[in-house]
Amino acid sequence: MQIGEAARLTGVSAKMIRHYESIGLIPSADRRDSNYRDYGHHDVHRLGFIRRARNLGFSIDEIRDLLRLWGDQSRSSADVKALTLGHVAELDRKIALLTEMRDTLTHLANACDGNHRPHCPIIQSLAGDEPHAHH
Amino acid sequence: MQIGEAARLTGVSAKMIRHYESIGLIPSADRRDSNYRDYGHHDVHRLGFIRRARNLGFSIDEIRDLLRLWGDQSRSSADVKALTLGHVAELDRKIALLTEMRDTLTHLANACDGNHRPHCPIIQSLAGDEPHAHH
DNA sequence: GCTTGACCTTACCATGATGGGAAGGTGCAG
DNA sequence: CTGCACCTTCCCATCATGGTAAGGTCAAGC
Repeated sequence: MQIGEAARLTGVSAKMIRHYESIGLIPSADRRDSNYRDYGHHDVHRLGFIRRARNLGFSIDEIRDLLRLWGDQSRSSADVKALTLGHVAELDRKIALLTEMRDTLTHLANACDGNHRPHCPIIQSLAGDEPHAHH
Repeated sequence: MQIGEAARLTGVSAKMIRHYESIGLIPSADRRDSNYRDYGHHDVHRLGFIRRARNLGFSIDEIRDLLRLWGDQSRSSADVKALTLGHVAELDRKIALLTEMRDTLTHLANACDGNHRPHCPIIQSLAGDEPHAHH
């Protein structure tokens, strides 16, 4: 099948399929006489694997490792699990960062009247006008 | 003061200060005879504002708006609050996405033995081998 | 056979925010 | 005068993805 159909079947854009080939994530596709790339069942399977891994937030380099492990009959599930848990830790780090931002902003927004007047604790905080401790 | 000291005082790298100038986020700095950029109290204050906004995850375009509101004596705090709540909504969206990834991966990792054998539900799931409903 | 339209090809540019490095100018202290 | 720390501009890289342009291929319809 042509690249467009492979894209449709896997949810990976034709653009990205070519890109993955160019960076060596997938092997170079067979070519027809027309020079069109030709994909088979196996390629579609691999692209589906990649799309699912991307949807779970794995980086291209991590997917490279996952593909290698997928094809390695003598792999240890421990290796897959370790890679996965490393990624989970990274996700947790990002979630914590974003959550802290959100909580700070929510707190500031709650303290903001949101009316027609200019006074605003959000702007004050950004400006570095930290509220002074009373004394 | 020179750009390096402004960078040290604000936590914004000299590289980024020049970049912010080039994209018009901050006005062009004054130059000394040496062609070195020259910064004052006001510039440092503005860069601190930008850094704090960046630390809260605001995009450059949002910071552009925040700086405008900061300098606008006739602003409504409602405008600042609306911009902030829009950003909070975006943070919530990202947090939800990452959390869903993490939960899925944690679930799969819990089901993975993590031993020397190849069998692995993580790989199986990526490969599209959905567990069949029993019948 | 010729046209049309859908598909494919490569190549280049853009995103957003940041860092790295090269090649060269400035200025001060020894 | 030399060395060093600082500055300047310019170009390139990241990461994953999309857009566009210029052109080749192929099947269907006339």
